[in-house]
Amino acid sequence: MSAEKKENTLARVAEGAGVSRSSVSRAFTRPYLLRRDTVERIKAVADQLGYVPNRSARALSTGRNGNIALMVPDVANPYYTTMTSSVQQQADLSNYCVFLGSSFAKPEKEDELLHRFFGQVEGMILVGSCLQEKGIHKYATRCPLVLVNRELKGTPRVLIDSGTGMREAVQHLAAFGHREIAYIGGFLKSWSNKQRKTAVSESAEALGMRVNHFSVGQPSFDAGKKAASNLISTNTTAAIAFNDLVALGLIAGLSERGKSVPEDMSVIGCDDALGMFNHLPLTTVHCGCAEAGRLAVTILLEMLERNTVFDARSVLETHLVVRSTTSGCN
Amino acid sequence: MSAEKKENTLARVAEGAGVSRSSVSRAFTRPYLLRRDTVERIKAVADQLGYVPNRSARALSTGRNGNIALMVPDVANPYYTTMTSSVQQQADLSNYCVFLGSSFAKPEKEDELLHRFFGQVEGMILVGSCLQEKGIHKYATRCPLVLVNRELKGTPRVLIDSGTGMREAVQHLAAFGHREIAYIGGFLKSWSNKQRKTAVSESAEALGMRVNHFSVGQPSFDAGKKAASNLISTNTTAAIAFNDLVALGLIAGLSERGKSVPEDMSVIGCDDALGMFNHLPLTTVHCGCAEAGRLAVTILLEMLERNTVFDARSVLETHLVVRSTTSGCN
DNA sequence: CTGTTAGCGCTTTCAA
DNA sequence: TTGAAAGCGCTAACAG
Repeated sequence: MSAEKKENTLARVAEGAGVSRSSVSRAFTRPYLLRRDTVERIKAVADQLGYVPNRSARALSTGRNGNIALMVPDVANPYYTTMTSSVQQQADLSNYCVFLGSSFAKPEKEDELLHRFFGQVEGMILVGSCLQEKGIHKYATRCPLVLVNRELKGTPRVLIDSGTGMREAVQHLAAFGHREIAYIGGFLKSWSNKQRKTAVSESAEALGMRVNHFSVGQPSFDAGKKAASNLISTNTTAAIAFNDLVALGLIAGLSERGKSVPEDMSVIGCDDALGMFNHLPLTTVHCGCAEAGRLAVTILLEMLERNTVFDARSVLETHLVVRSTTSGCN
Repeated sequence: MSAEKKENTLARVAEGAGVSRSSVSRAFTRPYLLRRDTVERIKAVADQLGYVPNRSARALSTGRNGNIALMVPDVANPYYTTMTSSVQQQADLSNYCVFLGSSFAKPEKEDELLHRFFGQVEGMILVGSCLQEKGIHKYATRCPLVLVNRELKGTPRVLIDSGTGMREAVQHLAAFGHREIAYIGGFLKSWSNKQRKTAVSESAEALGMRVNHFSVGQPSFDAGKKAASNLISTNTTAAIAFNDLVALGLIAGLSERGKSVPEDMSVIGCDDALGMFNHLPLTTVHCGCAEAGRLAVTILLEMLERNTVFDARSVLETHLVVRSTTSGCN
C-alpha cells in the first residue's frame, strides 16, 4: 500500500508541546526533574502522536539497550523450551527483551548468531554451548555472559547436576532387585552425557550392579527405538536413558518387539520434559530447567547492574521422580 | 572483576589503519567500493582489535536494524515451539535476529512486550494474538506485521486451516463405523477452537453422525484427563480433541478408568506436536506449523524488502495422519 | 578509490 | 525547572 510513514521523533513531540527536546526526554526518563504539568502536557502530546522512543537512539546515547541474548542448541527440544520460557519470564520482570538463537549444535552457527547479537545486547546466556573455550572467551571478555550446562573456569555458570538424580535412579533400580542394567547414552562428548554416564557407572559399581553401555549419538525418539533391539540381546532388566525422548523411543521399540514396560523391562528417562504426557507416565530424573534459566538471568542482570563480572558457579541438584515405568524384575 | 572496557569503534580502527572512518565503514558494508588491499588492511586491524560494528549506531543511521519480533502465546507449547523454531531458521537465512515474546494469552502482556520490541525491530509476527483489533492496528499501521492464526482484514495473515484435517478425521471415524463422537474443545472464543469445532460439527452432520461437545478451557494434559469421565457417561465411541495434549490426557484418563484406546474409544488429536512420542502413536491432524512460520517470515521480509504492506491471506491445509489410536467401534 | 561533512534520535552536562 | 549544545558510533551523499 503506502511506504512507511516517517516515525514520530522526540523533536516532533517537543514541537507539539512547545518545549525543548531535552524536556521531552526527561518526561520519559526522569519525570521528577520536571514540573508535573509539563510532564503531563508532554505525555499527552506524545500519546496523541503515538510517539514511542527509538531504542536504538537511546542505546547509542546511553550505552544500554535493555536486551539480552539466549542461545540454545535447539529451541524445539522440550528441555530447552522450558529453559527458554523461564529465561524470558525472568528477563521480562526486569523489562529486558530477549533475542533467541538456536545453534543446532553447530559451532559456526552459534558463533555467527552470537556475532550478530553482540553489539545489540548487554549480556548473553549460552545454554549447552558447543563453542570451544576460546570461542566462548571471545564473547565472555567483551560482555557479561553466563553459561548453562557448560563448565568454564572464570565464567559464571549454572550447572544442572544430573548426577544426583541418576544416582537416585540407580538406587531405585537396585532396591527393586535389578542386577544388570543399561545406560543408553547420547553424544559421547557432551558434558551432560558424560556426567550422567559417570554417575550411573559409579553408583552401579558401588552397589555391585553391572551396567551395559550404549550410545545412540543424537538423542532422538527414533534412536531410542533402535536401541531396543540391542538391549534385548543382553540380560539387562532395566534401562536408564540419556533423556526422556530416548526413553520414550525405547519403550516404543520394546513394545514393537513384544516386550512390555515395566514388566519385562524397567525404563527411566531424564529431564522430565515430556514423560508426564505419556500414556504410561515415565519414571524420570527431574532437572530444574526452569530454575536454571531463572538463575542464569538473575546472575546476568546482577552483573549488568553492578557492572562487574564474577566467577559464580551454581550447581542445581536433580531428583528422581518415580512414576509408572519401573518395577521389580522377575 | 573489572568494569567493561571501552568498546572499539570505527574511529579507532580508522586510526589504526590510517584511513578515514568512511573507508572503514565501507570495508564492512560495501567492500567493492574500496581497493582490495585497503579492505584487507582495514579488516586486519579490525580483527586484531576485535572490532564489531555497533548495530545500534548502524540502525540509527540506516533506519534498519535487522531484527524482527515473534510473539507467541506460550513458547513452551510444542505447537508454538515448532513455529518458533522455523521462524528463527527462516529469519536466519536472511541474517535477521529475532526477539521472542510470550503473551501467555494476556492482552496487556502482549501489548507491553510489543511496545518494548517496537522501535528495535523492522517488523513483527504475531501468532495467535489475543489483542483486540485496535490493539493490533496500533502496531500494524506503524510497522510491517504479519498475523498467524488470526483473521484481520487488511493485515497480511497466514491461517492454518485445521478444518480440512478435522473433516478428514470425522470421515475417518465414519468409515470405521462410529456414529456418535465427541469434540473436546479448548477455549470457546479461540479462533482455532471455533474453526475445529465447526468443521467437526458440519462434517459429522453431513455424515449423519452425532457429536457431543465438551470444552475444557485451557487445553492441557490434565484438562484432557478430566474430560475422560464426562466422556464415559455418554455413548460416544470416538473423540476428537482440540489438540494433542488434550488427546494424550484423554487417553491417560480413559486408561485410569479401565478403558483402553482404541478398543473402547478411538481418539484423535490435533497439531501433530507430540503424538509421535507416545507409547501408542497418536492419530492426529498434522498442522504445518513449521511451514506457517516460514511463510510468515517470507511475507514479512518481502514487505520489508519492497517497503510496502500488502493484504495477503494465505491458508494452509491440514491433513489427518492415521496412527494407532483409532479403530472400528465394537 | 577515498576523505569530508552532515546527520540518524536520544541523553546529558552545563548554563540560565 | 528548563533550554542549548555536544556527542554516542555509524552511514551516506558529495566532492575530489
